[in-house]
Amino acid sequence: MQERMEQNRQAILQSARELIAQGGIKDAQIQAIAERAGVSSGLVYRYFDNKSQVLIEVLSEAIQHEVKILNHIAESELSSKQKLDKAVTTFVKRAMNSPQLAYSLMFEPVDAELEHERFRSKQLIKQSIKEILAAGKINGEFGFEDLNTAALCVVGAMTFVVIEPLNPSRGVMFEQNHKDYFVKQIAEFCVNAVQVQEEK
Amino acid sequence: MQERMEQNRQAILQSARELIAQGGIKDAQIQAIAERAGVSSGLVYRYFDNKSQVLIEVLSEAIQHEVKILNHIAESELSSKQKLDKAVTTFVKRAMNSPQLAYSLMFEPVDAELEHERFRSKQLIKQSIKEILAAGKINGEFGFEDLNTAALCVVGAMTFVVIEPLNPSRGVMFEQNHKDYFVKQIAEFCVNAVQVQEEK
DNA sequence: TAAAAAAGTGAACTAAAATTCACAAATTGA
DNA sequence: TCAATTTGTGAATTTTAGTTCACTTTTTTA
Repeated sequence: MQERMEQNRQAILQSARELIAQGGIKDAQIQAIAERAGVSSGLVYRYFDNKSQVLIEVLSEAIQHEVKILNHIAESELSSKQKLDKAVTTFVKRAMNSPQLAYSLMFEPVDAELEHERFRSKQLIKQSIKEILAAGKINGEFGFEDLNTAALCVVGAMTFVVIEPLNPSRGVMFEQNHKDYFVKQIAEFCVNAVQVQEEK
Repeated sequence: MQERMEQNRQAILQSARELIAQGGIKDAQIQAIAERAGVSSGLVYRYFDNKSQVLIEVLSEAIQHEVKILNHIAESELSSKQKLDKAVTTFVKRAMNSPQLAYSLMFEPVDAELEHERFRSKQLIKQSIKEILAAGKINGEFGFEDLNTAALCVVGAMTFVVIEPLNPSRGVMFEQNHKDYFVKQIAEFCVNAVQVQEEK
């Protein structure tokens, strides 16, 4: 039955995604994925050539989703400043809901093939930020010099802040209040960084 | 002979460091480390309890070194702006000389014990930046709101920019000229981000 | 409804890498 | 110099996880 097969396929992908969100790619083993999806390990290989293919699909989809959200903001009717603020805020807030997944998406090492795929996806995130910055530069809201570097720094700041507190003592940080404040600070940092600086 | 043993120990550590700089922690296997150091794999275990201990020593030392350099800048007689500029510039330039090592130091996943150690070291980097920022806030040069977040963003930007171009097509980017320009942009980004913003 | 095809299983196979250990070589100290 | 201790070796063992495959179950179809 077509339908059951599609369900299996999705169950495997979702299971993999959940495991990655919990413990990173290192914890997403075929056995574990299969078990959690309620199928045998062998079956995974009926649906995917190998483990990399499973991961590629999970990671690409997850990043694509974030990219869509960012693009939507980039194409909205806000001022460039507001766009950048919203993009950073949205990205960081979402990422903070599963920081481990964010880490895996952005940083966890993977084999060459997957790395290649992921790189493309990551470029899309940068691309989205770049568009916001480029528009802002043209209309005079932003005053940075090099578009590419500025975008890199923004993406760096907004991803690093999420994964850094991942370390030993999880969850120490955040009740919702702090979280909102924190996110606001990050967005402000990024906006300031690229804003036109008035001479004193 | 004490001396020979110390040499062996150092050879093992250096070998590990070099392998990490070339291909990351994933390529620093006990066999490879031992071979490159000119000793047998078994000997590594006479000097270290296990692989983690080797890596802990390599990574901690490497980060400590960077921290010293940053602290030196933080304690110099420059203005806060100049300090931050110099700190970012220095860190990024140095990191760009072995981006793979920088990645391993900052991001490559490791076991819990090593992660714990590394986290402490990373905190020291942030701490160093924090001191620069805190001083600048007090003397009115800087105008960010939350010290911790600002430091996190700076560290995020300056580490991310180094590791990002690590991906598929290495070395595409940088002849020395571009490199200098690039580094300058990053430092400017960070300084702008925390500088007092004049109202328009 | 019975043969053919496809989906599903999980134990066995493989591979890679950390770690151990029985042994050899070198060093020490009496 | 000879026994005891320490340093050094590397093949064998262990561990962990990906992958295969002979077999079972289910579905399709003629």
